[in-house]
Amino acid sequence: MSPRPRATVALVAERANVSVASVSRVLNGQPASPELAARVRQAASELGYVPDASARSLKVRRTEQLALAVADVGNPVYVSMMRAVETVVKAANYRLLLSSVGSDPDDEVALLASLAHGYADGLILSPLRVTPALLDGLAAALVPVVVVGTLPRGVPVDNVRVNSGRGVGLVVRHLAETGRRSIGLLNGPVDTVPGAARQRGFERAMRELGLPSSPALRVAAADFTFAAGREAAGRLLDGAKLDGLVCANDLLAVGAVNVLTERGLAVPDDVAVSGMDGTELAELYAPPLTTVDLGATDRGRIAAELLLDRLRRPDVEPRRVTVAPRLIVRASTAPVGRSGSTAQRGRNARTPR
Amino acid sequence: MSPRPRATVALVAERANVSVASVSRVLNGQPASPELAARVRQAASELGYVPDASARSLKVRRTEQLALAVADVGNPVYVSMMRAVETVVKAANYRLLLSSVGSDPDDEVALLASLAHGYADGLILSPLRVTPALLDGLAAALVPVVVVGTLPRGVPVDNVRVNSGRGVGLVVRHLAETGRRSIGLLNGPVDTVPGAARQRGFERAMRELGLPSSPALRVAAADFTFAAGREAAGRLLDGAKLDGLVCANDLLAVGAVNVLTERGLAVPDDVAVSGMDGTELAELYAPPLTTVDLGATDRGRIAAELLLDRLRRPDVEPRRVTVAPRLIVRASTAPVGRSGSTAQRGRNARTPR
DNA sequence: GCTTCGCCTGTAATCGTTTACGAGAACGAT
DNA sequence: ATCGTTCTCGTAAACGATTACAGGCGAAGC
Repeated sequence: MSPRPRATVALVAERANVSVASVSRVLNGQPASPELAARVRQAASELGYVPDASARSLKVRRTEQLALAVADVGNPVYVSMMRAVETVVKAANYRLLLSSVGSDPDDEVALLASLAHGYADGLILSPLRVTPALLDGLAAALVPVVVVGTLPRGVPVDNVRVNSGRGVGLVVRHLAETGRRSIGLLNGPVDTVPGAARQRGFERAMRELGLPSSPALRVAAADFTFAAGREAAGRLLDGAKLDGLVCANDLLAVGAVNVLTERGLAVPDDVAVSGMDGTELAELYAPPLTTVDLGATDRGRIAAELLLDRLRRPDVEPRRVTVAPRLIVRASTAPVGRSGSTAQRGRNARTPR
Repeated sequence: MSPRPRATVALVAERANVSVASVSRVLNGQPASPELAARVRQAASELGYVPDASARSLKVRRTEQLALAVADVGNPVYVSMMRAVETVVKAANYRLLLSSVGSDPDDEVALLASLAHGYADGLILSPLRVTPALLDGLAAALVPVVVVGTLPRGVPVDNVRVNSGRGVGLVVRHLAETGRRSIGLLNGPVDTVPGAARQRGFERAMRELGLPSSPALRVAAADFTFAAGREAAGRLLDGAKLDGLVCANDLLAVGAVNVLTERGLAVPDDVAVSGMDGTELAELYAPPLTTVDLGATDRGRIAAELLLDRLRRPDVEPRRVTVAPRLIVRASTAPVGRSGSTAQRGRNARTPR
């Protein structure tokens, strides 16, 4: 009850009649005689001793903290990633620092530089745009960094990625196979890494399937949000007629469905719409959205594991892990004619692998 | 380019031909002669000196870190709160530690205890359940804690809350005024603070409006998630017939709409459904959901501000801030008969105040 | 019985800052 | 010229832990 002074090793040592060294050793599991160890533990618990994190960090040059920087905390796909990272990090007895960087790459560079303060032992970074400045920052970082997202080949940084272009390909093929001929792309900003990849994936798939692809069928939203999706979908529909629409993420897809409905077009009967990311939003939407699971949870988990492993073994070669995209078919792309327009059909249908 | 040793005050001091004290003073804005200050800054920037966070924390007994514990990172309402907290915290030059505690109150108690390590200067906590152990933990906490959510009166802890019972009242009244007679409640677990409050708010509103309220019209989901919402909505519909459904949060509401649609009941024509929390999900959904904005963003912001203020002025009286719930009317509760069933109606309609 | 080895344990240095204290310089007032 | 004030700056002591090093002691080996 008394507002006793915060216990320190010195106090514990005094009470247990041992040296501070012994206290530290016992509490860190170094060998000691059972009798002394017992005295130390007794004294420590009586005083409610808890080692001070700052002092410990200063001495051992390790904070037991990892930082995670995400571009948009609001996007559900980052939420999944975050949760996965948090789970792994916590299990390893590290703390997690969350830093939301804006869409400005300078934020990320600043963050990398700030790591020089030594407040974290490592960083997980998921940059939307990869600029030269960012690459410089990565090269100069004073702690290990794991990048979630695709990096240029040869950058010596641990990295976990997903081939989202291939993911787009899966969707395009699916739409073509279910009878859609005039397929559009509602992309995010094409100067982002995922935007560019999805664009390429789309064009390649259309080419391979021999489908006509005019620029009028491709539009880029200002960012990967619902509002931007609505705006861009509006533009797209003003300029083109289509029966299939591939969206670069689930939020954009929801925006598109929204606009389509407003304009009296039914999903999927008039237009099939697919999302991407495999967020819960796609699952609970009405109609449930076909999407591509890009393994956000896996990527988060793997990123955290890579980072923790690098802390243990700083000298292993940089690793690049790629997770596979997986098509999840739901009602929003049900073939015309077949009874696919009610919400409950196809809720949990998934393609193998 | 050279892997020079990490710069320290001592190195800077040496290079600038001054004492370490002067280096520290200059870099912390204490008065110094312009000439000496210039030399120090020059040397510091040449060496790329960045002060070490651990050492500084140890000395000043402050980490410039704040912790945020949320029960469910997946719930969009926590995402809004988190983002608001992050913004305020970052603006104050603090770092944010994210800790996801499970639904187990023991997790929160353990977290409170772990603060004794001194790794954070304060904590924002949003507990679902308030147990005696938690109250003890709060009382014994070694750093300031701000609780988001309602606490028993008299607990001397800064606290920001919302009267969600009143929020439920707003919805019930709205449903009654738009002609619904048989109104049900799809609640979350009633042993949680928000669950209990919403239950009371519902019963009180029904009573005041003179509406019949049978236990068959009230059901509690296992937690505040989509899946639990589906399950509980199914149970509710098996046992009762209703034309209005108040849900305790937006995820539950989405689950309910889902089940209703599966059973061939139209929203809002057969059953009006409302959510609660005012998340983006309610706005995005088809049909857009009437909901009650519980000010998650405001609560997050205010909690962070309270915490920062308490760090500056530790001795002010504990404060309790209450934010007002605000009804947001959308298509999911459009009156029968009037053309309210298409997605676009009522998208942004809001009641004043 | 004496050396040698190993085990425990304590003394003290160290991590990189901040800051109390004091010494000296500069300056104005008398 | 002397004294007191103010200002600047350096010396050294913290903060609270970990750990290199060494001392002491018992057991084992000869």
